[in-house]
Amino acid sequence: MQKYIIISNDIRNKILKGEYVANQQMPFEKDLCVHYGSSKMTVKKALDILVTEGLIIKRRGSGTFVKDLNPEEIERVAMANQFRGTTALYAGQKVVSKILNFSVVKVPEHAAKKLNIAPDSFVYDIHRVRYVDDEPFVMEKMYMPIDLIPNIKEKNIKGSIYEYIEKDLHLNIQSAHRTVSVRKATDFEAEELGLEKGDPVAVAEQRGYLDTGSAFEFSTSIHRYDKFSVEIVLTRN
Amino acid sequence: MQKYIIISNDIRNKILKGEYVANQQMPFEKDLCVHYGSSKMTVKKALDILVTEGLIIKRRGSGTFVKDLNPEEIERVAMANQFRGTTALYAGQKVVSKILNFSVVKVPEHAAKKLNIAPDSFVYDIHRVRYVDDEPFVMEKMYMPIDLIPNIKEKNIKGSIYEYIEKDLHLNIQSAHRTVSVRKATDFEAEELGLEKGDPVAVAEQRGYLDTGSAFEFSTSIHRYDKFSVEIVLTRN
DNA sequence: AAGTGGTCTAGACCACATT
DNA sequence: ATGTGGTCTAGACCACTTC
Repeated sequence: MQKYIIISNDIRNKILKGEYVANQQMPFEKDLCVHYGSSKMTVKKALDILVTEGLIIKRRGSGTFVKDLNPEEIERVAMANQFRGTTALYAGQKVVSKILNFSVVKVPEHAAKKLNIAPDSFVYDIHRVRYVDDEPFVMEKMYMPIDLIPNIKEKNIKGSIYEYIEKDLHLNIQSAHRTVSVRKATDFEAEELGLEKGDPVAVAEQRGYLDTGSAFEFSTSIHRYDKFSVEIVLTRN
Repeated sequence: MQKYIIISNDIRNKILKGEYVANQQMPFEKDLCVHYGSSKMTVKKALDILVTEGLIIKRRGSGTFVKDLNPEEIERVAMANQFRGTTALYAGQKVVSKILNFSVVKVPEHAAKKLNIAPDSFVYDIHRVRYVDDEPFVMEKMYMPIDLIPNIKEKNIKGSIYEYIEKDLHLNIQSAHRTVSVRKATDFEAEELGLEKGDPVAVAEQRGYLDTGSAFEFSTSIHRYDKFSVEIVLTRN
């Protein structure tokens, strides 16, 4: 494990445990260098991670301070920065899927563009409704190139596809680009998600990338409006 | 201007201009060091900015590659990483505000918590509907501590408050935490935004922070569902 | 074996805030 | 004037990929 990860984890824990509290001034970088036995650049890198996460603030000439957040917000922010699949997000709760379709098809034109693959490629076409603790939660329509993610079985899509990709195929998921918008549910969506006709839904269109740079997933998720929210930290520079 | 900013801007431009295209391998860090006359750490920092923005991918042992995005997506991603107010976002279009309320009040309890100020503090209470090119777009309810952001005049809230804070007060906006959720419009919201009763709206709850670490803004924005989307780049590590 | 990006250091100098 | 964090360097060593 890298030193800067160890340091930033350690400091994040101290904030989460309340050892450093909101608005409190933290030790100077110089002192942290001594304490962790590392150079200035390494400590700086560790602290910058926490700045990006939105937990602390640095002021040149003055020092470093815990951000003005209450304990609850601190916890949420610390969570929001991790990128996980739905199954991991609702760890501890029962996540099951109802499969509406699972087949291999020639890639639809719009998906070929998003996945940047040849128009005569084949992809898995996965359509499922996911339930958390027996409540319908989200309807997912997902395309994955069969060349990149081979051998998907029904049992994988009943559970976590991300887990299959990482644990079984030993591929590394690197990042995702997601666009969230809002519209009215279609009648079919309303029925599957237990909503009234015309109720709001949140639509998340997502492309997932492996660490090889290839797009491995293009998906559109329709979320129940009452069970959806995203947390975003915006930073200047 | 710092060297790593210059370098990352230069490379971003080359990607935007199509000088480096999707999936193309970029020059090695070693060569970029020579080209820009800088050290490895500096070039790495410049490239890491583009990684966070979602434009490029690095693979240890192999090299650095432009991400698998079409030109349109590249442009959107490059834009999405900047944090601006509404007025700046719709630069070039006519942005005006209809003021529903503009007063100074004792801070409501829930806002005092979010802003982390004393419960007997006073805040500006700003309620306005913003129009882009004469179409209603978003309804904003905003609280700002009068001690932090003094002297707001009606002409400021008709235009851009962010601009007033930065240009006139010479304060630095550092970051914002935003939570986006979805619900049905109230009758009043529907009327003001030109929607039907019960139509979907996107609700963005936002806290803005100055570089001093103080929260200067707590706001709730109600967006028309057909004119709202957010772009998010998620990264592992 | 050679070459890539990743981490880390020790020290220099700079920009900024406080005293 | 002092001390903070910010940038930058030159060079070392490591982890990984490719040949």
